[in-house]
Amino acid sequence: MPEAAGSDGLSNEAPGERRESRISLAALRCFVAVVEGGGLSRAAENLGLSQPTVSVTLAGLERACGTLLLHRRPRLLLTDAGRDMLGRARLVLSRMQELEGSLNAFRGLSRGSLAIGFSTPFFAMPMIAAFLRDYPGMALRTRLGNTAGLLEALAGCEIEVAVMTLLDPVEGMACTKLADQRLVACMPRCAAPRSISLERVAAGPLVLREPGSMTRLMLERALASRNLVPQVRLEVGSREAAREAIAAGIGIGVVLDRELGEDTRLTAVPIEATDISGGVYAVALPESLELPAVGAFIEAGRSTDPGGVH
Amino acid sequence: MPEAAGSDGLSNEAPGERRESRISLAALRCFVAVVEGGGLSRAAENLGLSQPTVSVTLAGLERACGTLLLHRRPRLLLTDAGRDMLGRARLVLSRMQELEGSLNAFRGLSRGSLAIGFSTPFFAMPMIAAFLRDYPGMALRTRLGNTAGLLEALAGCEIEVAVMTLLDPVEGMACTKLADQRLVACMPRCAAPRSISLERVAAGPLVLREPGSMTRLMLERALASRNLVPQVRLEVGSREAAREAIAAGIGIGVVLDRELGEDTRLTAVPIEATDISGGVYAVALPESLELPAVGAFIEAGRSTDPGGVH
DNA sequence: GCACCTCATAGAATTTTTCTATGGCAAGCC
DNA sequence: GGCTTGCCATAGAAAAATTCTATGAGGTGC
Repeated sequence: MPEAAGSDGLSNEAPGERRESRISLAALRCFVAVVEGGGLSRAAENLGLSQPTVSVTLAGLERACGTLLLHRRPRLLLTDAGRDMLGRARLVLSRMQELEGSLNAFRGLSRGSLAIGFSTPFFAMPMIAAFLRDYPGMALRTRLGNTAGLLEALAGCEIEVAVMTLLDPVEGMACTKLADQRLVACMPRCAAPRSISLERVAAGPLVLREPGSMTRLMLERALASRNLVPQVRLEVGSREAAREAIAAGIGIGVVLDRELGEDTRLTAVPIEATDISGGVYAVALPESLELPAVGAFIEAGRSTDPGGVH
Repeated sequence: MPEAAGSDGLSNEAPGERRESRISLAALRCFVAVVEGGGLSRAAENLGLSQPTVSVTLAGLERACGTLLLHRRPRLLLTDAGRDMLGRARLVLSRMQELEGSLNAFRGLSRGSLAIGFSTPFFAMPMIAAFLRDYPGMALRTRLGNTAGLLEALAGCEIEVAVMTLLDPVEGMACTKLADQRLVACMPRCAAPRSISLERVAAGPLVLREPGSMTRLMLERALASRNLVPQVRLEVGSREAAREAIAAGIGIGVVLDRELGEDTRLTAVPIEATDISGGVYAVALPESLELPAVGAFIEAGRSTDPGGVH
């Protein structure tokens, strides 16, 4: 509101005292430059400023300090307070420089750490390798989990970015699609056809992951859109168990490509005429994209596609 | 994002790169306050600012840093860079606080030093004593000299303030009159009348200081205005020599009151009908008045009048 | 005396800071 | 469930600071 005429009775400003004005870093830089340059004009040139700017800034500093800092008269000459100030100003500025240097290290990813989660080790690991190769100074912490767990960890800032399979981008999260990912049947190599129909897959017998998994969710959606009911023979709790079950001939597996890994006993069989596909996404809180490490990691994923179906 | 197709080829700014903006102390204070207060609103209150100000300042800091510093989402949570930043920001601010503290010490005259010159020890010494009593933390350097030498020392910043006799304020110097000062005759106490005419003084025989002294200058002016010629018997080079000569009965001395000192053998005799008088002045470079110590010293002189004619 | 160098001042344009008012979002409470 | 409450972000405007160019003042050196 505009200044009222009367004093409010609360302000405790002494009339003779100037309004306290804070000392700025620019003023300190100015002061040091003047002393080191041996003149205001010299300092202005070194600072990339005009001479009047230096003059005004220095005058403001002396006003803020409440004392003269250097005599201009015969030669530039530090006052008592100015001499003390010079050392202290240099200390402040050097600390500031350290701060900015450290910041540049973070920005340039020559230091720092990053907490990553993933549900897709076969996709995430080459990404991590590429990132670590490019930024040897970074320390990574990783965490394996399913989609729901990773999203929760992201929301709680336990991890800063996650690589996971999604059908669609998640509302409220920054999702960067790194690769397409489709459902494929997984069968023993010896008994694998070149392709397989969705009906045949549904007929099973199927070896499937637990109901919460993204893979199973995708399969169920695909089957439901054609009113098919999956014939599940074995439900397993991990990728490894599923792999062994399929290799043992217990049934047909349904996995996302890029999740299969390298197993000489198994092969991926495309499922005919299915458009149910998701993607591998890098997911992060939108604000976390401002973290250079997160941006760099996602970029590493975009340029490190480990390939599609084997 | 609306990816522009063409780049203009002239601007050398990378599109993703923001304009570099310097980190301000206010932003650091803001950041630290937010972390310590555990929230932006709390920090705003502690800093005496509005909450949006803190929000904007913090956002600006993160922009300048090129990285997120703290997550707001579930709870306030420092990022990696933020944690590093916090420590360094505290270092900068603590150095800054030391600087301001030292400055306050100078301003409050609890430390510092002052170089003083004087030509009038009998006036200056009580002043110095009063100043040192009021400000025990100050270190003084003193220097005795005549008016011309002191003015030169002032111009060369060898001393910051001088106490001297002047007929009139000196052009280009800040002159504060501390006391009036008149010419008096100085005679042996036993032979002293209550007053003496200027003609009688001129008739001498006189014991005078060297031609360069302010005392002699004043006397010569006073005599010249009445076409009198001084009868000089003895010319001496110091106050002490003059005093002894007068006490020995060699002649009449002419001194400025307040320069006589305490000498039981001598007494000051007012000269009738002379208006030639000068003053004891505190003299300093105008800019030096900005030095708190100089101001305080002059103030000490204004309130420490050691008294007039004995 | 006269050019020259250095610093100070003035006025204007730009940028920064800071405010009030308001919206969005999540948590806690009938 | 709907409600209030607390916390942070955004918008627009006002105030302050920064910085510039142009110019003046005060010395120094030839």
